[in-house]
Amino acid sequence: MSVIRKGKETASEGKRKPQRVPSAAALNRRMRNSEKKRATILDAALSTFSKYGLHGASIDQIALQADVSKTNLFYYFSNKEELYVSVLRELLDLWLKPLRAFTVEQDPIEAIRDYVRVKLEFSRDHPAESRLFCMEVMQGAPLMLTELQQPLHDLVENKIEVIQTWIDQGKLAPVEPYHLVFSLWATTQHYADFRVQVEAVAGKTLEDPDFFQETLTSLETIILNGVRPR
Amino acid sequence: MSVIRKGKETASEGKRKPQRVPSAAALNRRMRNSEKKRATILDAALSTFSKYGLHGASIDQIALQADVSKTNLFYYFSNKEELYVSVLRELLDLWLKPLRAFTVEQDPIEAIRDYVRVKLEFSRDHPAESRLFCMEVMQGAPLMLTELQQPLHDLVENKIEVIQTWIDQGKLAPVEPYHLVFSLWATTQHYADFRVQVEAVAGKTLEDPDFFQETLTSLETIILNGVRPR
DNA sequence: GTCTATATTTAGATAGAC
DNA sequence: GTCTATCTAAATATAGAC
Repeated sequence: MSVIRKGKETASEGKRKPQRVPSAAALNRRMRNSEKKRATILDAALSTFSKYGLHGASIDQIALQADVSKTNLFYYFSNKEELYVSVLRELLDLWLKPLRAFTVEQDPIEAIRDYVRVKLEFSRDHPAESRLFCMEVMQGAPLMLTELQQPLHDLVENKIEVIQTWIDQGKLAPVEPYHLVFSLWATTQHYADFRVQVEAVAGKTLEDPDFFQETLTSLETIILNGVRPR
Repeated sequence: MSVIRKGKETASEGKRKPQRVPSAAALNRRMRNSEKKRATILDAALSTFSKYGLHGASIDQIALQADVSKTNLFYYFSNKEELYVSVLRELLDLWLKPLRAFTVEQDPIEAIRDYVRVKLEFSRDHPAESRLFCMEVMQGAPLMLTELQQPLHDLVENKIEVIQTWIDQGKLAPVEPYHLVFSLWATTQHYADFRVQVEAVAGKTLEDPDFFQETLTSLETIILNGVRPR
């Protein structure tokens, strides 16, 4: 493990031994440029990996899209897998963020409303992230499992308690909290992950503001009220 | 297009010119053996593609798992893509089947209950199919779009009408039918496609009968009644 | 239908100059 | 940090004997 982690930061560590001492400003500038390039590559990688998968995407493609040479790309990321894992790592934080918002103090109905909206916005604004995450998890998360399992489990454990408290307080109907969380994840991600299917069936995507609103309202209705007539 | 389709059946067509006329029984036997082998290969392909994706899976792996030589595999399927598409084609039918059951005559509450159960059973019994389907759709269904779009659109169009009729009859709360269909798909598939995540969070999978029942009950509750307390 | 041997292509990765 | 040239391995696919 330490070997892998060592390799991962080689590029940035290489900058620590300049032949002569540059000004702080120059260092910052260089840093900024370097970071910018890394970010550009990561961006291209995300987009390409999400379209073709880890094996379907080639370094050539990614380098082309990031407008760097393949050799240059390997200067920043020492191999394909490191690049891929770097992309995933950034993803995980972003993906988990909305769930962190759940706290006992909130009104559960409002909390769920907010969550659905934020997740739908994520599906609309970050479809590549959503799909890559889905692909990785679906294949057993071989390169993310260790990083996924612990934080995910802890976070969800905590939110499950929050939901259970709401139920005990009579503010939410009695359902197994796990499955509420799964349903929220599943329904909101569906519009990003199955975008082509949604488009084939409904003829619209979340980028259409009317469709976005309609989706939001529908999901709220289904999850909060159900489809059984009252 | 015709070129592609022509190539696709080359293998089976090759069997039509035996040097001397064999008995009908012998033909049947040969057919059965041949079909059996095809099926074995398709099975191995499904399992491998669903784990590693189209590009991540190698013909070597598939041949090994099907217990045939690589060259022999190419006798039955002229190239990798043909094999992949053959797997997908079988999938699509299976995947769409449960939705066909929806008819106006049914009680909608029962119809939805049945659908959720059948789809959950599918997620439990055919996780590889579920995941491969998901992967293909997620990547834009490049090799299935033409075959997917039309039948899917037609089928859903029809079922949307059924749902709308139920709503008009007051048997179902007013929701946009599309989104009900999407929610049913999303929630039930989630347990197959995100199996590792479900396991990381809940510590169980659908193979556990208690968990299966709990999932079924929870999804029914959420979709039929919602989580807002009454 | 099945096998051995091999051709071909692609893509990940490195060496070494600048 | 970036480039040109090159190495290497893997994987798809085919030729041709049996």
